Amino acid sequence: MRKKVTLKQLARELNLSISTVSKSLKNDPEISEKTINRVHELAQFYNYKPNALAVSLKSNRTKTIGILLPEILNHFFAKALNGIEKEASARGYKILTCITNESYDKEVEYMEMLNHSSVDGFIIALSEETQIVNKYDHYEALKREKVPVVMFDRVWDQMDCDKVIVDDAEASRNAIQYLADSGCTNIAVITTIGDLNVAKLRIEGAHQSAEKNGLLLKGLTLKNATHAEEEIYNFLKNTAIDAVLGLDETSAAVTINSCHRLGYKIPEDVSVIGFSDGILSKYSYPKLSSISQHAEDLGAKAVTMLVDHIENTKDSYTPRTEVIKTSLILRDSTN
Amino acid sequence: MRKKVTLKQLARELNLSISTVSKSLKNDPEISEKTINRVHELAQFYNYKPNALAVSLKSNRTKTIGILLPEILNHFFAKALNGIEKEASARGYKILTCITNESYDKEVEYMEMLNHSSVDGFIIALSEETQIVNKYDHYEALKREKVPVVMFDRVWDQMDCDKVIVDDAEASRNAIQYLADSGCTNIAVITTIGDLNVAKLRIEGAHQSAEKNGLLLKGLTLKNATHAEEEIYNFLKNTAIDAVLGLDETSAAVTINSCHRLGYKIPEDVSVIGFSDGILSKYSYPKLSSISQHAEDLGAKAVTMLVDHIENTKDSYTPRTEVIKTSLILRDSTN
DNA sequence: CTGTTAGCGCTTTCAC
DNA sequence: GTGAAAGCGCTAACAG
Repeated sequence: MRKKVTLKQLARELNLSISTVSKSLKNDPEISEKTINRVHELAQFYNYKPNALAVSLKSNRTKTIGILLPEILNHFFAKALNGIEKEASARGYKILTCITNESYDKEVEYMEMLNHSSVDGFIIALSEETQIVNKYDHYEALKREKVPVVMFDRVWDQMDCDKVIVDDAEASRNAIQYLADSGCTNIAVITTIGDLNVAKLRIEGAHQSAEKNGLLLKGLTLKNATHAEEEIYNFLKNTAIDAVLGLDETSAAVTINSCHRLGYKIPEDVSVIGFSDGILSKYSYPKLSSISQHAEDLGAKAVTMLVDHIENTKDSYTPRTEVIKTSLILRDSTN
Repeated sequence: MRKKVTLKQLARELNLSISTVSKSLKNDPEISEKTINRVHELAQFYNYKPNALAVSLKSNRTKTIGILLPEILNHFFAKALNGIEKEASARGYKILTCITNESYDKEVEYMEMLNHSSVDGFIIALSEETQIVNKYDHYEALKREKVPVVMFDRVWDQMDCDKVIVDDAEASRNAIQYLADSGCTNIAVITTIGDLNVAKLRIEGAHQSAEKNGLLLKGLTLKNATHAEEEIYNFLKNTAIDAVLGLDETSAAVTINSCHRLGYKIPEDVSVIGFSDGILSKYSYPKLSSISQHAEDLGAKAVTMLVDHIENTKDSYTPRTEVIKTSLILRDSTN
């Protein structure tokens, strides 16, 4: 089927031993220059490439990292993946990507599969279900095996590993502060991801900031995005508000559309800010002010930390947590 | 670092030979039931899993497929990837994903890398640049090595491999026909992806249908999405039209927003249909009528074909082309 | 029934 | 300078 040149074949053709060929290809000073040249020449001719499998088996390194994502249709994770892929390939690593679909079982299954496929390390964002059932044995197992892990965005606080997170509470505080400064007094917080820790942090931050400004927040928490359209529409219709902070992009996008349907003008009647500067905020009308989580940087950072860990020879490694600063992107509603 | 149980260790502990242990784990009838049980027990105890690398080296199969995508932030490809991942994992395959970022060089580089990493096959959508420079040597190389390949959506017609495509021309014909039937007479076709073959097919279909209805299409082709906002705005402002077919989601989304800015009502003043039923059409206001390419099915289908090919023992294999039928999704602009 | 042997492709130590 | 040999973890043909 697939014929690939091996050291053996080169050796035979050159009347050399396998080991000499191997060394020549690495320009080992032990070998005479003449031989080295002969070997390189033939190798080039046959476009010889060492068999990655064999090298990995020997070296116990695969130059592959396992990625566990809860979702990929979510723009935030797509961007993160983009950042991960770019940085990984720049560092000479391949990525094995698995999507847990927010399922705990899938997360466990994929983790084991990738682990037995000998990835050099993991980059993981927790599935929603894992955060709900609160079971983390599979992570303890990884820890025991000393497999390098970087968790990002949706992390398990008690896990003793590198982490890259976003300053969710701070981002919320800033957003509410901005709304308050603009004169809004009836601010609502809407979310479809209430079960996630990040949402809890965002809510916390929002409340802190509201309190500081003497405001009381309204809130709408949807179990999921399924009936977001009608629920948000009704909420907006029946609640006096002049601003909305959407804790996820769907909430914010649906809020904008509901405002249209209700004839509320944005931002004159209602100001809207949404978490995550995804594609929806870019192409909504009017454009959505949003909180950028710099997902691509976040993904790239995760790779950097992981590769540093993997390639760090000392076996003592102190876990670090990197916080990515969000930024509030205000968009002129007229363009 | 990472300690994993091997056959050797099990063998030693059980006072058996490595091969007996190996056979026992496969329930080889040659081995006595008693031994089989002993082996299984200890294996379970140590949670033994065969080293995938070693198995692959021996079998020349990695149960891994290489995915080459032009982009991942594009919702269509994200959906396709989702479908690919789901089906692959159901079939027991892992995926190595690389993003070419529409670059020819990256495409070549990644393909070589994945090929030397011994993927069992490839699923590929061509990068834009590859279609422009029109160089396909790297595919001929794959063909020569008899590596199974499935191309999807953006395919190279002359490649002798399985393909999964969308009936782009037909989809366009239907869309234009629908607009004509609704009484539109000044239809414009807008695109930011004119260099892609799929766009050419879509344009062709649109013209066919227009001609049939005695209509003359207007057209706006943007080199890229960078200045889409202003270019589309100006086009709509200066051209008398009552309908737009967007050949990509960005065109359609920006068209909708521009209509808002110009005070054109949708669909009363202007009807808009966009290719690809992505997240933008779902959350635009009013919701965008769109042409669904069933990206997830498409991805899943690609995996099915590839795995069938990989696991098909006969070495004669006749390439097939699967056409995914699009559907026109009409969305009520009032909900 | 169980074990020995060879080999997948490569690296690395140790002889010559 | 070059080569023989062992071993990474596994499978499979062949002996006993």
